Amino acid sequence: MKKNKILLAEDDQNLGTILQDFLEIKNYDVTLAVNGEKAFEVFQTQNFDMCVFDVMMPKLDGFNLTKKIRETGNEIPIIFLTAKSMSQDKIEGFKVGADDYITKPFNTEELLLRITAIMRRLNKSGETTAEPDEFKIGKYLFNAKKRTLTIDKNSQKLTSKENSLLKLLCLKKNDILERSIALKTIWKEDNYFTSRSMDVYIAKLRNYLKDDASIEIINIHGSGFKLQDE
Amino acid sequence: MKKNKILLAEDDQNLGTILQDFLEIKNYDVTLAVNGEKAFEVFQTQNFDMCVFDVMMPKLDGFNLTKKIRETGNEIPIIFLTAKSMSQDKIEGFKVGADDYITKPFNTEELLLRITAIMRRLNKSGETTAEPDEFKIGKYLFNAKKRTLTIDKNSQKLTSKENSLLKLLCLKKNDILERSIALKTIWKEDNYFTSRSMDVYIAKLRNYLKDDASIEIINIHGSGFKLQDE
DNA sequence: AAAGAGTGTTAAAATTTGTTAAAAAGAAGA
DNA sequence: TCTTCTTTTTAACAAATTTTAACACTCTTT
Repeated sequence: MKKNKILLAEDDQNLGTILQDFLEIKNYDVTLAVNGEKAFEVFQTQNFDMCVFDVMMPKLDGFNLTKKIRETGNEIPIIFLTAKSMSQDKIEGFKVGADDYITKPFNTEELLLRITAIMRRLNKSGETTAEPDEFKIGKYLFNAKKRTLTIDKNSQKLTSKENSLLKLLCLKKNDILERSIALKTIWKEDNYFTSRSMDVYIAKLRNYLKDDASIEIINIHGSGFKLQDE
Repeated sequence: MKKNKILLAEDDQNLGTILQDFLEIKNYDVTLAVNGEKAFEVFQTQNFDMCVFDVMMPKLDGFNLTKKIRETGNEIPIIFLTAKSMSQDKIEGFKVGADDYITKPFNTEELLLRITAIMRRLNKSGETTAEPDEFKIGKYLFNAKKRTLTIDKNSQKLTSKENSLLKLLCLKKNDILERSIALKTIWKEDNYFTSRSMDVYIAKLRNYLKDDASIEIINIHGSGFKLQDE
């Protein structure tokens, strides 16, 4: 597992190195810059996963540093370190370009919490609606990400439509998957032909799943299908 | 123990992910949607235990999102996140469709308290919502989940309408099942044609159940039917 | 007892689904 | 570009499910 890279901009040397040490112990790869200008230079020459910027810095403050970065079209997550004395509306302004901010003095666990939250979000490949992608269906194991359906030692590759449909059925396991919803979700259109196409895929899936008699895709006439597994 | 699933709709990414993380730490399975429309899409394709909706959102606000969900007949518990500036009568309006609401800025423990309250209620009355799906009818065994009706060694597969109707009769065994209730539950509409269709299904069920003379579906003229088994 | 509404029953009609195969569309290489 | 392979759609027919129609019967009310 590759370490996640953080760019830390902090002019206070003491605080800066303490933070760097702490985050490195927590298994991040941290680059420390002593002011905004240096930070921007480093930023341009390396790829970081996220940034932590002190707002108050000589030469180039965190706000304007962020502005420069955003002007390049970069959407990298940024956390600000703000002073407690700072007025609320100024903080509001910062929030526009930043993903989060934290008020000094803060405790390191608090900062770590925010960082891990962002990192987790990043590693979810940017999806906001994180759906599960591994399902147990009777004796089968269905991995919607890898698009594989496995029973015992036999692994079957699924096509994308097969995969999408089975995934929806799994998300609604033991409950009805409305035909119209499946069509609108997968085929983007609900008409006679997409409907018949879906029936063809239901047949395919039933065929794939026939080796475990305890599970079944049953039809609810006029409504949709239900993946039954009990 | 399976995690309870929460659908969280919040357009403010910062607040959204922090809430998500917080609730996940508290052992909930949280799906975050960044606006009302996305939330509705996700809602249709998965089963959630409850929802937390921000009232103010682009595309589809929490109020109209709730309206859409309620229109599908779904009674899922919903908590609103409202802004403090909101007028009291507007909040009153929201309360109609929602189970609870909480005013920003709120502290996370407060939200958690409301969520656990609802979850506790759900898991208690879970016995109410979790309907039995196996019934003894005289010498018959009826499995509403598998849609089978068995006597001795003979197993009969039921269609979805036959199954639904027999299940309702069983839930009301020895008591009257109102015609209008059955129609609204199964056919979603109470009119002359659905009513006659129901009579046809009553005839089918009587035919299926004829091998045990001790049980009977009797008609209560003008009211409905009763599955008698004594 | 007569009339009207409600129900019992059967069968035909209409709709929906199951299944297989061929056609069309897309993707990957040569 | 042409060929080959995979995926998806369309077609065709079979089967299952549900609705509608038709007619007989029952219950309630007058």
